[in-house]
Amino acid sequence: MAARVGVSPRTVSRVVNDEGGFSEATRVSVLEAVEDLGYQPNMLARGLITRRSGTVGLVGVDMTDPFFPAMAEGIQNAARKTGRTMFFASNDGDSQRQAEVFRSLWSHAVDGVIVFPVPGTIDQLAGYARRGMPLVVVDDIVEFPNLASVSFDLEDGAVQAAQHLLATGRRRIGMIGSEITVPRTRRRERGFLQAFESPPVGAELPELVRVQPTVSGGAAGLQKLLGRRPDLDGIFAYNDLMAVGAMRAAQASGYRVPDDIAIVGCNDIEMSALVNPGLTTIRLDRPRLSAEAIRVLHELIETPTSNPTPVVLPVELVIREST
Amino acid sequence: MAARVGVSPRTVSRVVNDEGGFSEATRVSVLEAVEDLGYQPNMLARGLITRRSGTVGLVGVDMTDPFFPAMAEGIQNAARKTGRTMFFASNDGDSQRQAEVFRSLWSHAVDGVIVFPVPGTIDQLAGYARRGMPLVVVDDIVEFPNLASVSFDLEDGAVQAAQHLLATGRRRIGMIGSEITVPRTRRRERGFLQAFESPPVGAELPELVRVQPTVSGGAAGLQKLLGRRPDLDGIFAYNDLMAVGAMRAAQASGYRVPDDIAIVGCNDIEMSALVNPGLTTIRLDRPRLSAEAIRVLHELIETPTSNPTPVVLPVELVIREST
DNA sequence: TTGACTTACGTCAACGTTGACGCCATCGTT
DNA sequence: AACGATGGCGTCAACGTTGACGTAAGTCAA
Repeated sequence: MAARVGVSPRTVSRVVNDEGGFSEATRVSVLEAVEDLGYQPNMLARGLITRRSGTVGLVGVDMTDPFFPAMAEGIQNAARKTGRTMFFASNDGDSQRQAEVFRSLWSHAVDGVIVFPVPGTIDQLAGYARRGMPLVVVDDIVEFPNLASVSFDLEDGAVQAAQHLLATGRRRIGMIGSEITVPRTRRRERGFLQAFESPPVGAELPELVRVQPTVSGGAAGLQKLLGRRPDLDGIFAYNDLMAVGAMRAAQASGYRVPDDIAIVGCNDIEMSALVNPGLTTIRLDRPRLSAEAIRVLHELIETPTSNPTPVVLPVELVIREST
Repeated sequence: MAARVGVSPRTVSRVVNDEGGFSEATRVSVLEAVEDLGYQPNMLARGLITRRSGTVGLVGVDMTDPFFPAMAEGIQNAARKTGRTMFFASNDGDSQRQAEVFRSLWSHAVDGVIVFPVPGTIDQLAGYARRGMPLVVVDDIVEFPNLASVSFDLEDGAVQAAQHLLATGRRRIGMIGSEITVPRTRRRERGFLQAFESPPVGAELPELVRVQPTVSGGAAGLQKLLGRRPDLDGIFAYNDLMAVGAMRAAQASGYRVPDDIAIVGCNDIEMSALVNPGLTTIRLDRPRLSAEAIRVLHELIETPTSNPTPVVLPVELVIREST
């Protein structure tokens, strides 16, 4: 490549990175050769010396949950603007898997990682942050050097959900939680219960079950709740997949939605507008989350010493036909 | 790292890669140090010399189409077994975007790429294959050196869909195709029309429209078809998102599904079992596709000169309530 | 005319790893 | 005792790029 133009590799590098220190004539002939040969700088070699590999990682829980691809799309586009490419991996809610994934990302010298952490693995993550990997933790609020956090105000979302159910006359309400959480991350449960601290007349304290955060888990959760109290008239589910599962299970048991039982989900995935009846749910502004996560990560990459304050994004209740 | 144990970097490398040529005592003390320091070999340096970066690319059309994350999951798991990490990118059906993505992947010296190509970009891809990038093209049948192809037999799937509609008494059938295709890739349309070469009594030649392959595109497609022939009694859609859109549009126009009009989709995404009524569709064995794609890619990486024969996987019609 | 400054390069080393090769000690064989 | 084979390392160079520094030619002011 350098030989072809008759200059040194150093000069090619200068032109390609537009560092200055070359004549117009050189610039033109180098860029011509770049075009001709389809030359692309080798990021491995560049990364080896600059300690910037031009990659970012996105670690979700489960790729098949529509939530993550939507984020990946946003993050990919933002990363592209800073010239980076995205590793996309899932931890399957398993700390071993997450450890494997991080070992691999570390090996590949990623410039930074956005992660939906397996509950209870903050120490594992903080270790990488301490070793110099800029890290953005989503959906959790933590404070560490070199580690930022971005999350939705789901506690408030759960309050809104509960208040909506109560305001529309529901009085015997159940919540289907996720069993893969640890106490610190149960903000949805906390907010939900908080709304019952000064309940309207006739409202009873909510029932709570915890199941797998999947469609079938949601169905199982509803069965459990109905087993305890067949006269339930409102449900708040940890996420929309579970809410849809619960809706199907309720209909299969002969309950009408929303007439007999109202259902509120969380996340507002695409499916939620398409099921019948449309699911009332808590909308998370995912493009905004992607944007914030990437923005914060980018800041962290540029100035690794800064100790950023957690970002908490507001949420909005979307009312459809299921309530 | 090497200094810490008192051996040369070369010996550390030998132990880490289990090349042999070291004593048991050395092995133990090196591995201890590896554990202590959390040492991970730098893939950038390794890749620079071995010309294997330990990465594979997956290039889908649109990450928010549930089809791709499902594939990504399978490919990630298979890649993990060969010690590789996955770049996940989308081309958004745009050849410029795809070119950008491939430049980036090439820069990062990926060991191979599995791609759902933008229609009409086979030359672009073949260029990379020729330059030494092992490539597996999904959903298209092409033959090039260093380039394998894996696809579903959607032509046969479309035949099955048409025959099913005809067998259940439908006679005035429309197809909602995708407008982002080129003639060579219109296998679904070809199969569908082929089924009408010797039609049963009373069956008419199908109507065809082409729209965006999205939910709203499907809805628009149905409106167009009904505009031409309000008495349609059967629909075959290019994919399930479009089929769901068509179903919603039909219901909104007062048609009952399946009583007035039957709908068949293609892909069997998760949503299809959850909509009401459940969508009859063509099931693609995606885990199998992932497995074949990765298997073929792996072969290609190991023996880049082989000129593989295209793999075509069978499909199956799943009958639900929409027909 | 001189010296300081600028422009446009080139040279060298280094990033962390591995391929090729070399060297020394030990061992077995003749 | 001499010799080749083997085991267990180290040494050196290279991968492609960039940081630090050097240098020759040109420019400008005193």
